[in-house]
Amino acid sequence: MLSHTLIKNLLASTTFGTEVNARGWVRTRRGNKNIAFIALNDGSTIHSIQVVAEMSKFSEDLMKKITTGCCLSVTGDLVQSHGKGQTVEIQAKQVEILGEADAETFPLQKKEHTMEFLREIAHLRPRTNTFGAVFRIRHHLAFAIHKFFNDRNFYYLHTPIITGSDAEGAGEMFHVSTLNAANPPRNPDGSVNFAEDFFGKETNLTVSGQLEGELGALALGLIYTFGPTFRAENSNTPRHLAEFWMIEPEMAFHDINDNMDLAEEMLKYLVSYVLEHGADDLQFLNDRYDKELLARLRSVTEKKFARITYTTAVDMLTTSGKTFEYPVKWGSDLQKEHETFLVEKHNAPVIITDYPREIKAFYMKQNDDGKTVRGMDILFPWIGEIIGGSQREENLEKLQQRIREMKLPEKELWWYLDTRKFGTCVHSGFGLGFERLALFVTGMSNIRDVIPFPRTPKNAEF
RNA sequence: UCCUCGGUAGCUCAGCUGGUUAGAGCAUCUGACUGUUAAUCAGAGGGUCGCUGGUUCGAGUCCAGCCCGGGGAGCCA
Repeated sequence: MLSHTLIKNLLASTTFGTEVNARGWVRTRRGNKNIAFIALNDGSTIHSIQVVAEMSKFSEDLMKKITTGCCLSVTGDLVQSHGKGQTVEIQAKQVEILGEADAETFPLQKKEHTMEFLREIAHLRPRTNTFGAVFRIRHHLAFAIHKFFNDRNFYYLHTPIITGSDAEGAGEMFHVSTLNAANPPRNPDGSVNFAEDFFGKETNLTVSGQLEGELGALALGLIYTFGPTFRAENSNTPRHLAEFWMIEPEMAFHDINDNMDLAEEMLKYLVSYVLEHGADDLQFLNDRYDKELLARLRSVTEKKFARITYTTAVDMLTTSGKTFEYPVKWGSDLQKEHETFLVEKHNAPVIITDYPREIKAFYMKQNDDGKTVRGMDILFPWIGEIIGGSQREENLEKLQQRIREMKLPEKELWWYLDTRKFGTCVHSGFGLGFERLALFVTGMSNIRDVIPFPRTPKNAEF
């Protein structure tokens, strides 16, 4: 049992006249020499509770220390509010300052701050209404992901964070080593001798749990991963992080269509879940930052996602009459401006399938036309690619052929190829960028504002 | 990484074609006000103008390099 009551429960209570204890941080304080009004927030909800303190009941010294940011324990009677703006408040009988916050140096003020400034004080920004809302929503999303998969008989598989494989081909990797960087052991030819490193070989942080996820799916049937992912790309955009979280389901006996069905159902479920369980926080974000947010979220849960092939997409772009900065050509990857056009044209999320094999990863299932593979990308408004996935090539010879064509280290993938050698089957999966989803759901404009402590080029503070 | 915009008080910004002691709003502090809702009103304090170098009688202002941040692009989730 808690010794105090969460503010979200106090605000929902109607048992007036009872003595309660609340603990939290002071958001604002108003008043005069007779009475003080303190907005107290404990993070349990976006809403603060109003504490009313009559100055005569407390020492001058104590009241002086109640400033924005300080931490209080307040005991008093829960009463109906006399004032407008709130229905309940606490008539304080005892106030204890658990932690002072010097008003001259506490950086959060009772005014709006820019996101850029708050990023510089990421240790304190969770105490703002905005970041409180964002991080509560982030929690709801994470919980809903586990619930969605658990309810559908998926098993949560933990894939490694340190990987000895660099064959995933998803960008630059962070090296993991315990060697002395200033003076590493060397081979006769001058190269670093990783045989002397901690794992006896060169290792990196994972860029994807997919390959290991496939191993799980070909045993447990339905699995998903949900863990941190690392990309050492020098990406400086509002949509990229060096450390982010990714969800990667992998399903045996599922083809590309089953894959799309699951992805669409999942996205709609997750958005609906937050609409229901994060309603207060979403309302705040909607009112404060993005008046279209709630409407946009509801529309995603209702609209059927458009499904078109890459070839159709290229046709639509070339016959659109629009001139693009980057020319549209069958065989080239779609650019941001092309994706934006397709999403706006359909006025709904768009799933694009059957990409040219040359622009996609080695593990994607090859179509009979010899030109395309069964990959799928889901494009969302503004966010762009929120999901990337495919049916996997389950045929050993075709897979080996692609590995050789792309000059990948076949030997290092022996364990992956073994799944095609022993009891292979049709299977599919996709990767969902957790922060990209959080970006869409919260309506924030920069991905650094939907993760508590963002890691980006030149920034690993906190 | 490329393009572009920016860095002046705790925060958000103004500061003209270089020219005396660098301004405002909010915040903070002091005072006023018997219930406030971003409370209100009056007053006060607060600055190495991102860093380094250069041009000049004189640089917040012009030039170069660097650092950091925003937006756009690429890479991708």
